[in-house]
Amino acid sequence: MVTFSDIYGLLVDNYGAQGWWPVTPEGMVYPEYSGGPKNQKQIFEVMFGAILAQNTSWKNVEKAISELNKKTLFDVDKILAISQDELAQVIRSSGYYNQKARKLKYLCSFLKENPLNELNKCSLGILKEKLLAVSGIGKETADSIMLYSLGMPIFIIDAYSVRIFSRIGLCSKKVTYDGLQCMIEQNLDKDAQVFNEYHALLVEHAKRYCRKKPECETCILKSVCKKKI
DNA sequence: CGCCAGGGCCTCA
DNA sequence: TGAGGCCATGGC
Repeated sequence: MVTFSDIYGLLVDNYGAQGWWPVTPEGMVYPEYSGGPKNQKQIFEVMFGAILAQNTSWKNVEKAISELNKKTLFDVDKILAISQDELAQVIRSSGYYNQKARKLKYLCSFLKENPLNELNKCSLGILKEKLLAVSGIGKETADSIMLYSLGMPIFIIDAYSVRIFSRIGLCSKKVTYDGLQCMIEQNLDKDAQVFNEYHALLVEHAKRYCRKKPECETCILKSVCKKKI
């Protein structure tokens, strides 16, 4: 039976290192981000990106990040100072802009009360609890922030991971978020760098082959996948 | 034209 | 706890 570790190896062999979190050109930029964000602005950029990316194509998110960058809005106080309607227009291209403007403000209120140096002292469990208490941050966004912004070893589940692993036969397509996350974390070393790459590779694989209508004929995982069309 | 994209909240059983 | 509606742009 193929394992989560086997799949990781196959994805790396075929796609190579992804070096996430990807960021817009003005953002100062991959490969500057390789190994994670280095300064406070980059950390906020990844956090804001996690919210802007909710159920939205990355292309649309890039434009919104670019606009935020032009207005030097990767700054907690500036986000709190700007009006919600004005912020919504800045991030318009990312879709759901009214909701997301509100969410960014909630996040920044949280960051105001819980500065980065405090968050970094928290245990994984406590930090996740704190993030989930913020309106607009659900399980995936919380995990994205923890892994890609704060470098903590947590495996992000998303629609792609469920789609890919259930098709392969490693889980049910009705698996819960916590269920799949637990299963994967028990079968891999708790290594933030591996979790970082793995999630990015799953996204790449979902875009190239394992789309809603999959390209099974030429898929690189065809030999280990249960679903064969 | 319809479908989809790196979700989450709210409501109602 | 889970299913369904809602939010919205831009690419294909």
